[in-house]
Amino acid sequence: MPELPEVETVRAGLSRLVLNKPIRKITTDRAKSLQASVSELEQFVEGAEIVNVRRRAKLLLLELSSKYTLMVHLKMTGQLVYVAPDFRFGAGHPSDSLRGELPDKSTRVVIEFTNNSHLYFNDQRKFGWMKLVPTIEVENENFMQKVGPEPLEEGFTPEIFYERLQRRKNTTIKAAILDQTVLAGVGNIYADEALWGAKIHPATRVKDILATKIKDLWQEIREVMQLSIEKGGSTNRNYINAEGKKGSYMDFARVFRREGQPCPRHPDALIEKIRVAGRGTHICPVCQELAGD
DNA sequence: CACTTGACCTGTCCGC
DNA sequence: TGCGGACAGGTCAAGT
Repeated sequence: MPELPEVETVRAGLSRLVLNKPIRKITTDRAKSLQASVSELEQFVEGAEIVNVRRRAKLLLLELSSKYTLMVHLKMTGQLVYVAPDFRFGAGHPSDSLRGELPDKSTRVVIEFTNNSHLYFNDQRKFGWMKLVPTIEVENENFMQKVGPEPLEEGFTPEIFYERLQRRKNTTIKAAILDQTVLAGVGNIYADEALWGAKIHPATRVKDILATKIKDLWQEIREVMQLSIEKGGSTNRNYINAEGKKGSYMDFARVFRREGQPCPRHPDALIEKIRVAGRGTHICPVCQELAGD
């Protein structure tokens, strides 16, 4: 599911729902989905409480009172859903909520709290993972060492963006902004949305883009991320937040999954779907002409 | 080092 | 209705 706005929405939800609740039990049926030994789980998770929920890039960090942290990566189809003790599945079948009962066949990890509520880690494709790390070691993790700046943070200037892009100057701009070591949190949806906003063809080589256009892209990435957070993220297929609810950014998307529909800028032009950086890519062929073509 | 491709998985959709 | 193939929000480890 998750790009920065979706992970941020889950983080905000969990911060309201799971803090300071003693954990009775954590279970999994799949070692890859929960990377920790049974004795570590018994010692450092069971009996502890989640005291803080952080996000870095697309990673969630559940900080425990035991000074350990559960790191969570949702990858493509991961979900973290909290279910209160008195929750009635299917009541009213609201269209913005999860339909199925939990746990279900894609449940990988269950955290049970002493008040009989549960946090479910569901992941259809099994790419996602949770792992237990001493909180003091979190910053030493390989990913944390390599990941680039947060796009919505104060210090992330157009100059820093330009400079970090130089490490990928011979590849396409889409591949470059998907690279988490360049900047954190951009995935396939917001890459396409921001490149359309900045009127840059996704297959343009980084070295062929003027600094003024890079600044436009910097601005678009920030705006599209901010808007999506306000809309609770994008539910393209599976994404739901910590309460089991969908996000509505897809209602505001300009190009993503809109192939065949008119470009919002040029109603005569139709959005096309092409392949760039090995990913399905959506463009307006009129406002995103390939430079030097 | 930088770049590209395949692998990790399950489910769905589309064409024959 | 069934079957094969392509594709899906993301990273990694390999290959060149």
